[in-house]
Amino acid sequence: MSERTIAGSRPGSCGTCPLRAITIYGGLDPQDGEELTAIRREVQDLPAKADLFQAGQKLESVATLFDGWAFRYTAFPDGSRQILQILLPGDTVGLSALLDEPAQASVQGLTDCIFCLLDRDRLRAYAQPRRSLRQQIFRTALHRQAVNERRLAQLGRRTAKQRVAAFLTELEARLVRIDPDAAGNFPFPLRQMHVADALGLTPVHVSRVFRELQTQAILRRSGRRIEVLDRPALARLAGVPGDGDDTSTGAGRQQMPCQ
Amino acid sequence: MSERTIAGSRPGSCGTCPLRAITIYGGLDPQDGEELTAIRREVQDLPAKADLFQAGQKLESVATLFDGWAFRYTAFPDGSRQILQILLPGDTVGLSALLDEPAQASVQGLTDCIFCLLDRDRLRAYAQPRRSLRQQIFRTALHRQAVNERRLAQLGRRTAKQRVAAFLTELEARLVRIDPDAAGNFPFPLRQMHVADALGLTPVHVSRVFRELQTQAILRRSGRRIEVLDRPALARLAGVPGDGDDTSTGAGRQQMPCQ
DNA sequence: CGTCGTGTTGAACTCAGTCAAGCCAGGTGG
DNA sequence: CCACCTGGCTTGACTGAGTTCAACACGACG
Repeated sequence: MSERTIAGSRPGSCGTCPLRAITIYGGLDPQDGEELTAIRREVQDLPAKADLFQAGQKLESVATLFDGWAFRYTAFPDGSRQILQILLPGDTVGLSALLDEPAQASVQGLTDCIFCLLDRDRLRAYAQPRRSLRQQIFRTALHRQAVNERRLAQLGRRTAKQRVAAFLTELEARLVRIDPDAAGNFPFPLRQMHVADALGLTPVHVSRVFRELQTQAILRRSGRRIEVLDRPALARLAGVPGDGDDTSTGAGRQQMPCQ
Repeated sequence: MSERTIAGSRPGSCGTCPLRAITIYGGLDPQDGEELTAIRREVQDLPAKADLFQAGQKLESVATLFDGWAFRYTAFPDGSRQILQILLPGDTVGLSALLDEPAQASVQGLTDCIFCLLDRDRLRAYAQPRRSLRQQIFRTALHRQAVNERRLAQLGRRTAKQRVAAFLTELEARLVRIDPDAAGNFPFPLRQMHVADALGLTPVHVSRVFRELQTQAILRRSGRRIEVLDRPALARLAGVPGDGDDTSTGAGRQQMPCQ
């Protein structure tokens, strides 16, 4: 789709993959990277609104998003759902496969997207003797925990407007890491329904909040993009005085993949 | 204090520690367990309301709660805080030390409690060649992620009453794993303020919710204990038709330490 | 040209927050 | 032994942020 980050291209060799640096495989040498290609089971196209897998499903592979946007979510019996994570190119899902545990949450395409599926067993064997890869995987898990816990605090303690501001701020920061040109003006393929499901709000109220942010000239939406007009105001709302990445964790300055 | 699970006793050798089976060190052989004792830097008493460490602090050790209750939290500039996790005996905190990353959140005693501190560097070296221990640590990280994400959904989508019910249900399930006698009637050293900070509510409203749960004869509080009177009603509120552990993850039936 | 998905707007309503007062138990000190 | 204080719990009255329901607008797409 038009929202593809690297429109048109399809995954080739992992060794020369332009995204590899920001994935969990970023620490490997290029020649090691070549071996990854052999571990790859499949390159899978996933249309928007389709599920890659569902919560509880047994996973055969670990998936890395190559192109497009997706999200992880849990569905409730009553039909509502909670979006847990927006997936951007380079993000990996299904690490629980490495422990032979079923998927904790479902994954769905937000746009049409492309996933690289790496065979669970072969990846496990491959990572076993490679300390840096193992560490990177562990690091990713801990980092996700930190992000989740920050979000927990957001949901528990912040108003709708603050949540939206924080959500956009974090998303922009992540996009910029993939493409520096995204700063200040980035694609936003989410429907308001998705924002609502991510932030524990109703679509109706998300609409009102966006309206308010626009009438206050803090941001502008056009097409499926968002433009930041008043960054200081946005950052203040988001609760981070700086420009809105991790003050709390102060995490490593090294590459830190996967949301 | 009186809430101690194993009142009076102090940590001896890790090899014979009665708690070891439910910690991340549970998979080790007894003789391996002996070596753990050598890795232990310190047995630390922590009084109620005191911090073991604070968010952002560099950690020298990985801590396992031996006795008493504690909690992890993040504090906001405006004075409010979000409780992220209730720590029970056997729970481990500070795994980020293994990656030389600073603490993501602060840890505070709820009752007087005792922590076993294991030296970061020696533990890392010890775990390096032991696949089962490494896996157990990774498993713990993923499990915490699952728990956090379930809680995220709770905060986003459930009413105050449902949140309290889910909170108590989960806590009881964890207590029962330590001590089967806790089923139906378990210690509850938390102030309503703590419940409020954990669930994104105000203490005033927590009080009202507890009152309602009691007038509906769903539970009873006396002293610092909670007694479940109407389990089906509680489980229904908590959103899990069964008796309230993990339906969503369907996680491994193996031991699953750390919350 | 109708329909579907999405966003917008208004009005009524409700859950939970805020503020403030009072209560109770436990501890401390005269 | 009583007076007082403190921390936590309770209750009531009021407020407000966000939901619910419903109608309508608008563009894409058959």
